[in-house]
Amino acid sequence: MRQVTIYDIAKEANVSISTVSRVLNDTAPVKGSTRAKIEELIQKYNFQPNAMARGLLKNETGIIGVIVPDLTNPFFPEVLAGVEHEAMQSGHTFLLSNTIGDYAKESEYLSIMREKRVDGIIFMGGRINLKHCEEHLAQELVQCASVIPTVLVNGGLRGTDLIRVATDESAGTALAVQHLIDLGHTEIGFIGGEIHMTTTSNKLRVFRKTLKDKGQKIREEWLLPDSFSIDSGKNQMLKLLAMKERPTAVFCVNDYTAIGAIKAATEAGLTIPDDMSVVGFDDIPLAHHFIPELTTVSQQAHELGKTAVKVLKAMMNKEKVKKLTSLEPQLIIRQSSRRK
Amino acid sequence: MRQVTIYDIAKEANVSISTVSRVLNDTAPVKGSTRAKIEELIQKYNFQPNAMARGLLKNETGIIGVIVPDLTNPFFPEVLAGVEHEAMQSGHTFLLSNTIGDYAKESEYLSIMREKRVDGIIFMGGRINLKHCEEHLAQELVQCASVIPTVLVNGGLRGTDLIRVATDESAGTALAVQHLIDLGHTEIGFIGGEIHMTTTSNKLRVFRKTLKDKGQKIREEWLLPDSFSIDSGKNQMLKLLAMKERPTAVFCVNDYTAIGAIKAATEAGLTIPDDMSVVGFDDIPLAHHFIPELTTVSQQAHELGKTAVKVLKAMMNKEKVKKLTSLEPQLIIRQSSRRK
DNA sequence: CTGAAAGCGCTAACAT
DNA sequence: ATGTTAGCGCTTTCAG
Repeated sequence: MRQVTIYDIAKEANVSISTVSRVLNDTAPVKGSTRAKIEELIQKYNFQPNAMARGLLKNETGIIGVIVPDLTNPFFPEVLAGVEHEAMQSGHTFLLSNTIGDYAKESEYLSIMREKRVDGIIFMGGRINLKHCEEHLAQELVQCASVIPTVLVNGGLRGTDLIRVATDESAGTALAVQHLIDLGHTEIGFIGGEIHMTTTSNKLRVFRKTLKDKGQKIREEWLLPDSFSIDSGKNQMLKLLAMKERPTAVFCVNDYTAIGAIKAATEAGLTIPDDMSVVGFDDIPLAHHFIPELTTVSQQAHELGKTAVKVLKAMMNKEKVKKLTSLEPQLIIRQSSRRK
Repeated sequence: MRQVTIYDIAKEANVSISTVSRVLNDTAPVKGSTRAKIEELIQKYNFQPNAMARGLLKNETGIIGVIVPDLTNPFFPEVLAGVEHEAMQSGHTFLLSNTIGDYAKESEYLSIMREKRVDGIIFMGGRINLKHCEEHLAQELVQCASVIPTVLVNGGLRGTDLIRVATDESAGTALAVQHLIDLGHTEIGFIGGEIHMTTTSNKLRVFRKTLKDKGQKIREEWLLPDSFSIDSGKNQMLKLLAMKERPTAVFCVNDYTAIGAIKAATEAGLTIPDDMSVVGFDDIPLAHHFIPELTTVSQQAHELGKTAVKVLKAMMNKEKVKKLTSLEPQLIIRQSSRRK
C-alpha cells in the first residue's frame, strides 16, 4: 500500500533520483533512452510525485483556502464554481470550509489553513460582514493576511487595508429601488437582513436615500430587517400583511427572503405581482425558475468568484493590486414586479 | 514574510527543536518553565507548524478529497455540508473538485488528489453513474482506490468491489410511485434523467415494475427521460401537454425536473396539483419552499455525506467495512400531489 | 547529460 | 527532562 517514490523509480531505472526528477519536471535535458525508460516506469507504477515533499521544498501547495458561511445558500456554490473555474486554470485546487457564521469555526479554519500553508485565502461571510467586528477577530485576520495572500469577498474590515473584491451593493440597491419607483410605486417596504451587518445597513441606507431623493416619505413600520432565510422573508411579509396599511411593493435583501415573502403573500391569497411587487437580490439560479420568476439584482456570483481568484493570484505573484475591486450589479427584470 | 519555524522558536528559547516539538504535540513531559517560555514564543510569533513537513513524516494530510459533479445543484452542497460536519469531528478538511460531468476533469482531479496524498476520497457523479463505464475510466478509479481509501456515493462500478454508500433509489422510486397509485392515479408519466445512467434506468425499471405489479399498463409515450435540469423538466412536460391524452400524474427523477415540469404546466394554465400531480426526488431545500410545495423523496443528503465520511474513516483505520452502506429514503408528502 | 549532497520543517527513536 | 540524529520524498545547486 506504500506509494512508489522517486527512489523506487530511480533504482529500477539504474539512474539517480536527480535524473528522475529531471524528467518529472522537464527541468534539464535527459538522454532520450533514459528518459524513455523512466517514463515507462512512471507509467508502470503509476507514480505520482508526493506534493508534500515538493511543497515543502518550494514552499507552495497549489491550494487555495476558501471560507464560506453557508454552502446551502445557492449564492455561494455559484461563487465557488467561479473560483474553481479560475483556480483550475493555474492548477490550483481548493480547500473548502463552511463556517455557518460561527466565528470560532472561522478561527479554527484560518488556523488550519495556515498550518497547511495554503497559497492564498478567500474569505467570505462571518466577521467581515459585521458592522462592528471584535478587535481580536479582526486582528486574527489581519495577522493571517500578513503572511498569506488573502482576499475578502463581499465584505471588509474597517480600519484595515485588506484586499477586497465586492459587488457594489449600494448601486444594486439603488437600481432595484429605482426600478420600483419607475413602476409607479410610492409605498415600498424593506424586508430581511440583519441590521448589525454591513450588507444590510448599506442596503437600508441606500433604500432610504433613494426614496428620499425622489421625495417619497419613509414608513418606518415597513422596514423589516430580520435575517436572510426564506422563513424570515415569510415572517416579515406576514407582519406586513397584518398591518392595515400595506406597501404596494417590497425590496428584499436577497432572493431567499424574496421567495419567502412571495410565498407568504401567495398563501395569504395575494397574487404577485398583481397585488404587490417584490424584488430580490443575488439572482440565484432559482430566481428565474420560481413562480413567478423573480425580479432581482444580479451579483454575478460566478464572476465574483473568478475575480477573487484573479486578484488572489496577482497577490501571490507579488503584483500590486487595488484595495477594492468592484463588480457592477445588474438589474434583472422578470415577473415579480410590475407597474402599480 | 517567511514563516516562523520550529528552529526559530527553539533558538530563541534556548532549547532544541525536539523540545519545541514536544510541547507542540504534548508527546513527552517538558519542564514547566521551559514549556511556558516556548508557549509564549509560539504565541508571540503566532507560530503554526508546517503541515507539509509533518505530513511528509507521518504520511497523512488530514485532507479528504471530494469529487462532485455539479456544485450548483443544491443536492450536492447539502451532501457536502454533511461531509464537512463529520470530517470536522476528526479534524479533517476537504479538497473540493467540481467536475461538471467531465471525465477528463475527474481524471485530472483524481491525479491531483493522489499527488497531494489526501487521506481518502469521496467520489460522486460522473463515471460511477454510467451504465457502461469505459474500461480505462473504471480501471483508473480502481487503481486509485487501491492506494487511497475511496468511497463511491450514490453510484458504483460494475465488476469492481469498490466501497459504496448510497440511498436506496429503487425503494425511493417505489415509494413515490406507490404514493401516486394510492392517490388513485392510473395514468402516470415519467420525466427526466439520462437513460444511459444507472440512476435513471433503475428508477425507470422500478417505475415500470411498480405499475405492472398493480396491474396498470405502461404508456411508453409518457416515459420521457432527457436530462436532470429544470429546463429539461419543462421541455418534457411541454411534450406531455401537447399530447391528446395526458397522464394525471408524473414522477420526476429529481426535484429540478419536477420544478421545471410544474413550471411548464402552470404557465400552460394548469393548476398543480388540481390538474396534475407531480412528485420529485431528492428533497432539496427548495422543495418545501416552492409553490406549490413539492411532494418528493428525501435522499437525506446531509446524512449521506456524514455516512460517507464515517465509512471512509473506518477504511482509513483499516477497519472492515461493508461493500454497500445503504440509506433508506423517505417519502415527503407536500402539496404537489393529491387524490385524483 | 548525470550523480552526489544539501536541505525544506518536522517527528521519533535513541542517547544522555 | 532534554538534546542529537536520522529520515519523510522531493528539488536544486554543484561537480563532474
